[in-house]
Amino acid sequence: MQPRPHVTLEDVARAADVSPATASRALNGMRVTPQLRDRVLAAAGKLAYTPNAHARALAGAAHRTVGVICHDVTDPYFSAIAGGVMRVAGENDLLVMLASTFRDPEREVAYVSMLRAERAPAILLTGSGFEDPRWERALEAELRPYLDGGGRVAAVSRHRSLKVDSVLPENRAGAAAMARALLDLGHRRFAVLAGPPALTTVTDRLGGFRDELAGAGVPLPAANVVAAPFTRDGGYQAMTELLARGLTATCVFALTDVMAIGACAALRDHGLSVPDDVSVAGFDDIPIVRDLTPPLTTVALPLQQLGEEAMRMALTENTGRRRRVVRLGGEVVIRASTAKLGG
Amino acid sequence: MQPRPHVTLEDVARAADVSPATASRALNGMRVTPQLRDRVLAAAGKLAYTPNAHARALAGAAHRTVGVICHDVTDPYFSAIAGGVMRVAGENDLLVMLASTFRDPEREVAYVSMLRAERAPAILLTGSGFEDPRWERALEAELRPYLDGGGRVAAVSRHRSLKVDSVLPENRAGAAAMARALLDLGHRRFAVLAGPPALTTVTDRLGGFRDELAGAGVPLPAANVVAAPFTRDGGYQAMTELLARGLTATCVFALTDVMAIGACAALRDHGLSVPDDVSVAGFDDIPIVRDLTPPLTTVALPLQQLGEEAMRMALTENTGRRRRVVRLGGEVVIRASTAKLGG
DNA sequence: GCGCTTTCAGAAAGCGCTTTCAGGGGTGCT
DNA sequence: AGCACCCCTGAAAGCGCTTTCTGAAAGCGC
Repeated sequence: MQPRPHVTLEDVARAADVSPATASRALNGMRVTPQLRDRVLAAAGKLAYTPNAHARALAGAAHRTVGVICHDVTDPYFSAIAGGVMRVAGENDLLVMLASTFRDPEREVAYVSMLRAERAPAILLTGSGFEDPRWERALEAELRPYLDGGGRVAAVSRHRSLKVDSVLPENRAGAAAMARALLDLGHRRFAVLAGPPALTTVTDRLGGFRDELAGAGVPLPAANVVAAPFTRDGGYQAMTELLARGLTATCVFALTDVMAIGACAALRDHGLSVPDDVSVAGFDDIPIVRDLTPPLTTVALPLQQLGEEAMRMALTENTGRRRRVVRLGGEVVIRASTAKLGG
Repeated sequence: MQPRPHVTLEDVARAADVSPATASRALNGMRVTPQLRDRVLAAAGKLAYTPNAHARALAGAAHRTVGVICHDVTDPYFSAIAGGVMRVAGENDLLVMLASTFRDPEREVAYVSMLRAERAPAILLTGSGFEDPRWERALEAELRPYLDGGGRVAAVSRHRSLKVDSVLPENRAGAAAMARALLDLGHRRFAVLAGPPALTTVTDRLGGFRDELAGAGVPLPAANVVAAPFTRDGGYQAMTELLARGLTATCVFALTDVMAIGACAALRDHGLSVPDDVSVAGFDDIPIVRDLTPPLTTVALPLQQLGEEAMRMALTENTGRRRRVVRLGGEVVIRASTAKLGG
């Protein structure tokens, strides 16, 4: 891409009648006679010079752009986390580039590889890993040398199999707490809108919910658990399927808020009222759910904080021999989408 | 960042007992004796070699990562557009990195500068420009040499002052159409939740709305137009302010859906019903508004398509002498947040 | 079998920058 | 005035890769 050749440091140096070394020093704020510095700066300005980041990086200068990889920028869950990352990155004078894999593991590896190739100072992985262990291994293979090379990696809510510093939402405890809260409201017949199987996010949340129910002697029939993608439409479909089977539950627990939104839409389309006919609860507490009608009962995760912590982790060196893990969130927030039963 | 030195092409070459040139060719799929190629590939695999992207770029290889810059990844408006960009980028085997300026013009320039420094093949700018012409000029100064160097730039819904290929939403026409639709519903007393003044998005939408009203002989008192940030909380505040002044309007037009969501929340918090007490309309048709209760009346923009078109533009060379402009969207979608008046 | 073209590996020249290393000219001291 | 020292500039090396260019070996026709 150089139809017109790029302006180089040498051009600037020549224009300012100094050596490239001096030009470099002037541009980088090192000690240089003010007069020369001014000449260099003026020349650089006039020529609209931008240093070639590649040359600079190759010559050993540090990069100040960290990469964040998520599954779907379009999902408020991820964008909220990304927002947190960017906040603390900004405080530390770092730029952030966000990549979205759209749940394509190949693309995820490609992004990590790219970030690694660019010697980004840090890579943040958000969202659960992929089912196929092959990909997790490919990722691991890409990450390992990156870490060895001094790269920083932190994960948010990522499959445990990845042995990196992580900030993990309290999935299991949160789901258990939700089960308890729902039980307290008087519900006894539940359905669950689950996500792709084999994601730890799913197994943890579902497991926590089911175990707590079991502890209270309340069964969760397999027929009442339906899997679907972690999207609004996934929730809609799953709910529709449940409805088609003849819904027996009084309360539906969606493993993510986004799915819960889809579920509410499906319920509405079937002429059912939330929470009068069916109670709906979600998980994540993405910002929008407060503004729904009815506002959604959910397990709150401090999403922005998740991102902030991850960025902070990546910023501070892990001096210990073990990976660091921070656990956050998990409080149940009862809103109007869940009704008291048999009150 | 190289505590342990990186594996270089030379290491691979040595391990495979060939010259670096041959190793490079083998890795890049050029004609090499199969036997040698296998040896190189094996060595590269064993050493977990990743080519240094900087060295590669410096040596002339093309980059395959385009950058898109938006104001706020957290805003569904932008993430939907970004989604579209990524879709067509993916089809063309490009990776995309998304940057969020959080409406800080300095950061925007920094990102452009970075992308330019990295010789990204394309830069996409989304969202209106900044009020201060100083920044627009700084941006222009950064963009000009980038374009001269063969870089591709396309903008989405960007301030016209930037002379680059653009895809523009039909802001004025859409707002006018909305005015007509609202008039048709019988409303005569309006309030507008506007955004930061001097954004063309604001002047166009507000202008289109006001002009259409004026054409019908309906006034829009200055007191009924309140400016606030283009955010949910901005909408909430603006609506609250309107309420505090004693709302006389029967219909509130928010210049973006996100603001409309905030406005609905404020109305609800004040014990008012949408649309029974006040009708609310938005602009953009972000995906979530369909799932609100009531679903929001709005001016539909094919957000994803905006991103797709922009990416396509950036991908095809502009052979003409003038910048290309594509205009999209602007259809009014009446949903349940607006009521018929005096029916 | 000789001289021709063709194929493919290796040597080497950069890409644009940072950074050591030397050297030159002041300055302050004796 | 002479010496030591410091500061600043320029020359040059080199970051890791791609890509000519060169040369050797192999394949072909006569």
